[in-house]
Amino acid sequence: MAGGVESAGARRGGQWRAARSAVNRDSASLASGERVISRKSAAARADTGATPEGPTRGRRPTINDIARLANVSKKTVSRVINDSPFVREETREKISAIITELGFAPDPQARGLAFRRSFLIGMIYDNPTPQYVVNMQQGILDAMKGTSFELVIRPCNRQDPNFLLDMRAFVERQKLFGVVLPPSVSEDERLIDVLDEIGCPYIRIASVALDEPASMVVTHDHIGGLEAARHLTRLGHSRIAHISGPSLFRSAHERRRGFVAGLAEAGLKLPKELDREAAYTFETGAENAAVLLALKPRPTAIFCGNDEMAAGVYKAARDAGLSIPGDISVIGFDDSAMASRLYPLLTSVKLPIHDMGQMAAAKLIATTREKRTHTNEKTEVVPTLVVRESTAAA
Amino acid sequence: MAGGVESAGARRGGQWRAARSAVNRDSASLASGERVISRKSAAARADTGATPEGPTRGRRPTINDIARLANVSKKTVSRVINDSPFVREETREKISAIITELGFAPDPQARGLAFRRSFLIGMIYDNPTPQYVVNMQQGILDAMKGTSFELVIRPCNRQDPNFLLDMRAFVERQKLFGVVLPPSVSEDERLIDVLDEIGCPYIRIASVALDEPASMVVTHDHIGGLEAARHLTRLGHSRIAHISGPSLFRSAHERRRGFVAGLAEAGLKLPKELDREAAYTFETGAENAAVLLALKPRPTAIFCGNDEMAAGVYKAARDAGLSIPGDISVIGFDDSAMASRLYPLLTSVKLPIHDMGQMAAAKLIATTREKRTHTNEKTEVVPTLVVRESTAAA
DNA sequence: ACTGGTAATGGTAACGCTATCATAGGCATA
DNA sequence: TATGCCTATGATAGCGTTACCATTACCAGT
Repeated sequence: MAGGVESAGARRGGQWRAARSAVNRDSASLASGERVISRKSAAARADTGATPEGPTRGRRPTINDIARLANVSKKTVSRVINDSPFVREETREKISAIITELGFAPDPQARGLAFRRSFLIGMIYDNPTPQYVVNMQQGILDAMKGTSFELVIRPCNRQDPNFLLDMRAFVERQKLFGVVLPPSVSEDERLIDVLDEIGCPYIRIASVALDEPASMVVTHDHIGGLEAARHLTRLGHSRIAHISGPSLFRSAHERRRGFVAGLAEAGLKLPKELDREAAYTFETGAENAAVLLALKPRPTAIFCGNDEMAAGVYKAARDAGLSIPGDISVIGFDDSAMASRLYPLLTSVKLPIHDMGQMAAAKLIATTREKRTHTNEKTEVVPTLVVRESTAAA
Repeated sequence: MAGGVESAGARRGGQWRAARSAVNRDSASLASGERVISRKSAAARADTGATPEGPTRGRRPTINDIARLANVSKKTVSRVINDSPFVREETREKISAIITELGFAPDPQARGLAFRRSFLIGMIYDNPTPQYVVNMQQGILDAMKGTSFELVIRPCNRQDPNFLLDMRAFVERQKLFGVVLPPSVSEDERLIDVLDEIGCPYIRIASVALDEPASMVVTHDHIGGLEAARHLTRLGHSRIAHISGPSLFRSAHERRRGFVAGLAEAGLKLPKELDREAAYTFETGAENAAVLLALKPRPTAIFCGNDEMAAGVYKAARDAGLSIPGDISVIGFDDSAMASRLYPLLTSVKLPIHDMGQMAAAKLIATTREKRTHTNEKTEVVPTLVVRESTAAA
């Protein structure tokens, strides 16, 4: 099974203040009590046990200590901790003061056990872009700041035959408070079914409203496509190509849809030979760009479904001896770090990834915490075009 | 305080199988029992309560169920879960079979509560490079695969006045099983002191052995610098510059040290005017490169402490009308994604970030799980040079 | 004053696991 | 046979919190 803990717990002497010095008979009698990982264990141990009866001696204070000092039952302390409205203001203040004084914080595990639900928020994702992932993690963490939640991450592979089983085990065992689902896991209805079945709350981040507003952060990728098209048509381009991501990604579809709409505003169409589907990768971007650049007449601009593919276009352009933006304008999507490291700097569509993560986590938390739940409000986000050097007049 | 939970728990009807249908009098009588986040709540609730006495009906099985079915005490089941050697093989197999059959998995919170330690491994980091962070997260997660541990992440800012307090609260409250510390938090002795004081195990990932082998993964960055120097001197360069990271980063110091040693092998020195300290950023890389490229005689090669600064060199070279590698060879460090997107492709020193994370987590877990603790063995890793297009003969 | 309702609080039993200590059996030694 | 020691197992008491169901205090309405 999972374990290996029983034998270990006893082996190391002074780990985690409450640890016993006793020798667990069950433990494998291996290397004796020496401290393996960190130094100064002796010192750490020193202020630990010794006076097991003294109420507030060494150990972290518990709800019982607070209750005793405040002359109330621990249930009342619990009420204060959990913001129950049924506590007299005076009582609440007295208890709060003691909590602050002792630096008490409830044990998340005991709380979770009694609450039948942990204080862990999961982020399940299969997005391969490090910057995207890190930004969103940071957003989620920012929303959790000051709360007692923690973030547990779970990259995954939707192709894996065990995907659903793994996710179910993860969410169910940890009794996750909720999960944040960025694209493209957010689009996986099988996963949603699993989460619904076990009753775990979730927020889906996606480019279209796949669910009720309460559980969505909608990113309106199509507006990014629209803006890209407008920018290019305003620059006088009329023969404009698109390299999209895989069509089974909603984002790819939405970006393309907005782009087509933007062209239509200028009376333009996206002819078949200028409309190519790739895989959101550098290599496929380069390959498809090579084809486009060999066309006669050549397109004068290319809008790419992401920056990776735009970098591929740069390569193809170099290989074809074409200059950006002189011969060909390029727009990416994501505004990744790369966009401002490539030469020339890449014009790109930017999504506020950090904020998306923050909003998602905030919704998850708000569902439960706020007096007046804002939860049914729509949460939407709009991409913006960041113009740099890779686009110029036709 | 932290909370806001008491009022919420009762509000949503069928969340998390075990949830009661009762109305908690303490709960704020807000929006009644409607399901806010996920759909199908009614269905989920259906198979929940109903038969509260039936032993294995709807609820997840507990250790008691296993014990009853196996006709042993729950302590013995616990022994099996935790790989205690003091269980007869026959008994173990009987219990394991039932565990497998029922798909039982121990509740991490209950386990943690009793064990006085959670099954969460923390990663505390202040590394700003998304790719680094994500790779290391993945490595840690890979090491945890198949265990019952989960990863909790914690980006931080060492300049923040609350840094140490926050970290202490985090580690102490969550009773973390252990933490992984990549550079540069791994170099922070104040943090180490805090961790030692509360007795939380840790693994430090750093370019030099800052601690006993048991708690280190050493990356030997200096060898990367050495290889870079050798590569350039072999190509016939003799006027070679270095742009290093901030000297208070051990990595920056080590990379430079190895580089100097490599030059020395060829009888070369790093003269003061070719030895520049920057901040690991694109901008400072560009600025310092501009200065170097204006020198007469100009250096014919530049080794940068990371890829970001190398990208800055690219910019400076373009601005100065110099070609890479024709006029100037460039080497980076990190082998980031950017290295193979820049033009020309950047020669760079690569560290196996993923493996470093994996090794660190494995050490943390092994300390406790393995029969024979490998923990005192040194864990070391060596960077390799990835030669691409940005370096050529002098 | 009596009733009834709501606000505020408390007692006790969970929650699901491990620690601790006790005990039963087996086997070698005296 | 008695003794001791080791192996395998169990009984019970926590771990620190919240759920559940009282119970008390208070106040308005009759």
